[in-house]
Amino acid sequence: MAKSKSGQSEPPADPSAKKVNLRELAEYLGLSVATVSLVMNRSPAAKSIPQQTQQRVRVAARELNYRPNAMARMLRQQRTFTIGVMVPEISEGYAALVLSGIEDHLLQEGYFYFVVSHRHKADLIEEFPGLLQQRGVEGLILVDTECNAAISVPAVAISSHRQVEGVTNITLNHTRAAELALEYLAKQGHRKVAFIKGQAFSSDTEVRWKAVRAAAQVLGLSIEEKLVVQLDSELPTSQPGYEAGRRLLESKKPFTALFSFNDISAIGAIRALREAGRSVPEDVSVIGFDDIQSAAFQNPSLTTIRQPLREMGVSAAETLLKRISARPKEEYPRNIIVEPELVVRGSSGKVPS
Amino acid sequence: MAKSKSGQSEPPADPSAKKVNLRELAEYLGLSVATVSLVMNRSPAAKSIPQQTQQRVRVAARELNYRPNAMARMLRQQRTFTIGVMVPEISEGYAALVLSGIEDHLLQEGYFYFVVSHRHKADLIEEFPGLLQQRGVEGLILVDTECNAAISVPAVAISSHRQVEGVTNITLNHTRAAELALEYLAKQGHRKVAFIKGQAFSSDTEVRWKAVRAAAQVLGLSIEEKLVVQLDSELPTSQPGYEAGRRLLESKKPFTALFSFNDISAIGAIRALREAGRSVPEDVSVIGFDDIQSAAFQNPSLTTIRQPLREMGVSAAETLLKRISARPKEEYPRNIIVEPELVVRGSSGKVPS
DNA sequence: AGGGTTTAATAAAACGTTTTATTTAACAGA
DNA sequence: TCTGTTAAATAAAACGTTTTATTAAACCCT
Repeated sequence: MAKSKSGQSEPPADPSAKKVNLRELAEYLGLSVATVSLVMNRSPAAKSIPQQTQQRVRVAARELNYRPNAMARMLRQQRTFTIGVMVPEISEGYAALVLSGIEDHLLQEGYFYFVVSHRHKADLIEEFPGLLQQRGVEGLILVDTECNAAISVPAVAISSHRQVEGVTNITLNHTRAAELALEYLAKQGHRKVAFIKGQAFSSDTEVRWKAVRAAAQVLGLSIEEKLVVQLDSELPTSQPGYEAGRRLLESKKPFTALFSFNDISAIGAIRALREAGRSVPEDVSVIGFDDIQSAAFQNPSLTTIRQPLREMGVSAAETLLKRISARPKEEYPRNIIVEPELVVRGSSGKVPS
Repeated sequence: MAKSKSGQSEPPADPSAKKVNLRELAEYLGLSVATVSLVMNRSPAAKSIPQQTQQRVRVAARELNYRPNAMARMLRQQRTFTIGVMVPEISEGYAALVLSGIEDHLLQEGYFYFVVSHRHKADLIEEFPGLLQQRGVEGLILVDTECNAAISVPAVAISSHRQVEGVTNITLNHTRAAELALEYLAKQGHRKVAFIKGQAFSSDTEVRWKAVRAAAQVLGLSIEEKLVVQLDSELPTSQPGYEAGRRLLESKKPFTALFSFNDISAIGAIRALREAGRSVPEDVSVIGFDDIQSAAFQNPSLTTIRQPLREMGVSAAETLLKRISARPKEEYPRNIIVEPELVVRGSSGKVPS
């Protein structure tokens, strides 16, 4: 009923129209399915088919609104142009940024992707790779997820630190990240620095912490046992950071700076500090990690170690697609290291005198 | 080489093992593929097959690590158990919460989903539904996305306000939302209220604004032309809100409260206010909208009108799956309305005297 | 006129399932 | 002994493509 507004290129695309398949299209044209298929795919084998016939085929295809059946062609070609992405949680600054990078590149290259979020449940982490592979994914991207399941397709892991045959690791230079943070704090005169470590399940936690200790040692900064707490709840909000901040304060040990595992927990910790009457950055300087989108808009805006999360996502997708279309035994990169960046904002400053 | 640690249930799942198909499994068993298929699917037609044979089949399947080919069975059954989800942007509080609700329900029911984000590009918005349908999705969920493309599968739209044949709308009760916000502000004594309207592309913008005007009228609150600005950039951050806040201040018109289109812009606006020396909530009360995860952890924590975003996602998925497995011409809900909730936090209070 | 190449198109196999209709043998009832 | 039923399994079609090998005609060259 409704008249097409554009009126030119678009066929009506009547949703009630019965789906037409290759056989019907071929019958309509008085040609064989083979011929029509060759033309539609612009196959090199179609070079002997005269332009006139090719036109005729394409016109008819448009006319009948022919859409090739994806399942049939996937089955035949043994290609799905689909990849699987595992993340701990979608509703979170970190994964969202990585995902947006992944998506950008994949869609551009004609791939679609399934996302699954496991919320740190061990059974899901082990089960998802199998389910995804059964669904025919041609590759897997694991975001902040250590997993032991058997993987028989190319895989790329973001922020994983185990060397696993068949998976490319994309990791941050944590040594540099720790140096950036601690050198900055030291330069501002801070000597009593508190730390919030990541949750045990987060794959960056241990590596990052080692790097921090090493950097502290180089700078002659001693790390007080009592000034180190660890995130423990798995809520994807600032709540765990808030709780960690409270625990830090309970120790009564004085500190003038806090380096937190990620931005989201830093934000929670700042709230705890404020509630205890310490202002940021006047009494305590706070540094987060990641540089999620909201970091710049916190009050005070958050000083942080930036991970190039979007770029890591893009790089993961690129590497994966390259591996998928490589020859079976071809070499592939085992490790890709990206560099952090210190972003100084309002939550940090000179040590109070 | 590596010995299996668990050593009991898990088969080795050797990734180098050649994939075995139904024919090979059947050959190995000395049975026909038909029999094996019936057993594997626990088809009712298998009731005449003796338990002993069934056991034999299942044991062999495990032994050879048989995994049915998803494409083949999708092709044969004409079912993909896949749905498509369109969002404006993944890296944003709003969509992330909705997605997590959608995912929860879909995975639970054995469906996977493709996500695509269109970033408000008109061509992508019109093109994606076709691409997704070509990929065989059995249904579509549109999140905050108005789209005219032809859709021939069941669809559910979240926060869309056009009545389109074939799509179920899940919308917030905006009338109630506006009342909640304005009644609260009025009760706190605010008479000079500023507003930040949503971007033109956001499907809630107009409906919400109408509701606000109606509520204001009922309360005898006049809306000053100069105290209404509109978000205009499409950045998925607080930047547009910040800019809107600045424009509001440029007008020099005094106001004691600000009702912003969403939390993310409210956060930006608060920054603009603070930069101009107005403190929140002492000088200006600010109310956001949505109640994204970070709202509670802002400084000050954000008073807001809560949309049950996760629940809306779950409801969308539920409704969609129900429609997918309904009989072709069966009735389906045209509209599902959800209720907002006022969440009072630190960014609002009594009018300054 | 006969042999080779090019052009235009097709037949048929293959991808890996599910499912309907059919076969074969065993068995019960008269 | 014959008929009809049940049990156990299978053959074969179907899903909708892609692709290889083949055919048939037309053309060119000597």
